[in-house]
Amino acid sequence: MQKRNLEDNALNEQELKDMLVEGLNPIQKEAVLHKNGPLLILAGAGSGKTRVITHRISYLVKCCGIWPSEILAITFTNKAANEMKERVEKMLGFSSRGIWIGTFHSMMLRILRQHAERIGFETNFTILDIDDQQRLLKEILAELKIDDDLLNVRTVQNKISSAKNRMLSCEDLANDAEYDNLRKQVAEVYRNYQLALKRGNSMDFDDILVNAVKLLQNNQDVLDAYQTRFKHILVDEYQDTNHVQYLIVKLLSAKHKNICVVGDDDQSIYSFRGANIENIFNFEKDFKRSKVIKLEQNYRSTKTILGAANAVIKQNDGRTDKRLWTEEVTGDPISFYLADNQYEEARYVASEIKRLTERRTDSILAGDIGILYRVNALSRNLEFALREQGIKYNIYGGLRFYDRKEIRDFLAYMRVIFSDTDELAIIRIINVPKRGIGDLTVERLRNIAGREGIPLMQVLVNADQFPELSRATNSIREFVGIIAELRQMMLDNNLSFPEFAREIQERSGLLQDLVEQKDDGSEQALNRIENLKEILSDSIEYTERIKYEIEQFKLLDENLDQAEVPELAQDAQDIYDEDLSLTTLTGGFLEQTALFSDLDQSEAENTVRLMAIHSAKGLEFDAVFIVGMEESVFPGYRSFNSPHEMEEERRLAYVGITRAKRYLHLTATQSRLLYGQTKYNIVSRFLSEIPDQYIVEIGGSRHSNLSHDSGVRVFGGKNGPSSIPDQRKYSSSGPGSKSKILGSFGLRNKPETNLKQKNQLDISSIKTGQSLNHNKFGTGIVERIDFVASDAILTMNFSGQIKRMMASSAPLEKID
DNA sequence: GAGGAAGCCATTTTT
DNA sequence: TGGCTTCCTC
Repeated sequence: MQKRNLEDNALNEQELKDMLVEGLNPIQKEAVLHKNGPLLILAGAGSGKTRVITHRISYLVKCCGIWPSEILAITFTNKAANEMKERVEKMLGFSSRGIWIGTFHSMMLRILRQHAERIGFETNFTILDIDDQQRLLKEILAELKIDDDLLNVRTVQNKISSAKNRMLSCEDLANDAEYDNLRKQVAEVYRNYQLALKRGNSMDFDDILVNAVKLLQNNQDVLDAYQTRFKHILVDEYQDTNHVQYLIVKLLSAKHKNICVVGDDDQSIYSFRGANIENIFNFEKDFKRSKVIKLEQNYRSTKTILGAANAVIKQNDGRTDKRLWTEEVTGDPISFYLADNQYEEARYVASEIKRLTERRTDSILAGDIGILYRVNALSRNLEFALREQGIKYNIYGGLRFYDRKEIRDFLAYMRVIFSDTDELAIIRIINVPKRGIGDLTVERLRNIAGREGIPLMQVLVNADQFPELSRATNSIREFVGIIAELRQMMLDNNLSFPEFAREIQERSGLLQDLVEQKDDGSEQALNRIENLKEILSDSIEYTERIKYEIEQFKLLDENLDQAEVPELAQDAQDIYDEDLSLTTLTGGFLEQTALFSDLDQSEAENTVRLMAIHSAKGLEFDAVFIVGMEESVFPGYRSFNSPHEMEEERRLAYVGITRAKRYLHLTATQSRLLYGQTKYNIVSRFLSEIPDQYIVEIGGSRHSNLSHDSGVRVFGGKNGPSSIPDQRKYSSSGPGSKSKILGSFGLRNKPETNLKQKNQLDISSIKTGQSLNHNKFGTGIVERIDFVASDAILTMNFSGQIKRMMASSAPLEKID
């Protein structure tokens, strides 16, 4: 296959070229055909960037004499990587096999495995999942006797992660923290945490990148090899890369300087986890003699939707200069519905969906509809209403498959069987299902291991030698027996991998335990059993995929002149040589599940999709509903005191709006019950940023008492192709005009809307300098009051410790 | 060691 | 509100 491509190449380059850019606009073509040197593609929403990337890769291979193995393409998610792989494969056929397409993490992991010893790890180092990470941190916090109120697990975890994202070591943090006690403690935890990881020959997710940078920086020969190999590097979603990722790109591209990044600063929505929007702004400075191409034609949305999106994002400062436009029709106006409460909002959405999917002409498939929200907590009412209407839906986000307890437990068993030095996994499952090995015993086990300087498993195996374990020896023996038996099974290599997985579920007792719970009437248990079955099908899929890949490599290998492409041959060899034993498969599967946490669900089904706006990035829907368009929900209250965060919220709004192709529905409520409290928020500022011409309010006079009965007001129904009947035609002065509702809601932005709390803290009476009592932090002084929406953010000083809290919800009381 | 009651605290998420 | 942790009791 490789040879044939070369012949193609020689035969008719021009023809090939034409074929590769067919159907692309001139600017897209330019991006595809760019030859050498750094290239920044500023790709607006819906501008066809994925197409450009895949075509570009094909062009490099087919017309520029670049070997697939000389290309590194990095995407944001595994899903995106798979899609890209598929598309490139379609265009290139076999020859795409050698391309490195994947996320930063998977690509760097691949590199790290090859050279682990260079940075002091064994090749089979393990990767900690978030659970392990938290457990470990918790232990360390307890060991260091750090007060939980001062520094909780989540906070340190974030701080350590963000330090790693910026390539800061614990020493860096410590040096930085001379006068800051809290930071000193974080540095201390960080230090112990790294030591523990090292001891366990393991890394966390961030370490994969950090260690890759260290490897490349400190080993010239390794760096040389990869720099030479990767003649072209492409990075998608560049606006969401962090500093470490930037360093990786910088290092790897330094030799050939063929670095092509694609991104859109307006869609940068991950700064909360370290993404650095400056990376995209600085590209031209960072990569000398770079070329910038702007994809500004949008192929997705109507003029109306795009106009609204542009108007909203325009409110942000410091954007790269670009103007998204479209040749699409004007389309229907965006609708806005203000509901009384969240139930009514949900019912409105459900009935609108029914209408869209059931109308006689131009109906829309449920699968082409998305319901988006700022926070996952908003999905509950929607679910209820959809079920009520018999609309099929799928919820994305929230608890992911691989984060579920039963899946983690199962994988922990697998980990222990695979490597009995995986102590975190041992501790996770030693008493799951319950077999009488409680916290005290676990504590003793660890003490013994520490005292004797032997691995935990060793202690378990020799439990009867330690009198303090006597009460638990039988249970321990049982546990050790299960592991040993399964381990032997793996080494015997008589089962297929899925069969083996099944044995683990059964012999561990996990399945049995759940079956018993189910028999007691637990619905959750039933669900968990389903999930365990689901992971068995994953194991089948995994096995088949590996077999297929090996086939492919064999084929490729036969056609390959080793001297010509040594790296590709090496890749082929690596997999070719694998014995495909149960042990190998187990290791591979574990690695994949550690990294590929979203093997996405059945997407083919025709269902409405519900998700947080973050998860919708990269997707598109014919009709989009964005619910919860209220101040303090969206934008979230946390962004009120930070212009930066507010801009990110706005970008999020922009992402949400631009997901819609034809119909966009925005909804808000007058009163919302969220987190057990009813709030009266005003309508989101993002709504008022959309010019009147693009939007129309449904319902109109909201305040008549009659509006309680039906709840939902839907006009039109099935009589006509347009979803917007005449009554709703927008005019700036009509009863349903947006200026009216926004005006009337401006009035609501008054203290009267405050919901009084139990302790009757009257926001309007608080003054700076006043002392208030907090039920946790004690007496504090109000240093500052920032009024936001119908609430206020108080900056409180509790004897030197500064805290910010919402006046309405913080447990504060006046002092008499 | 296990199970129940009470208390606590709430973005966004991929790897 | 509700999911999760911690504390308390048997």
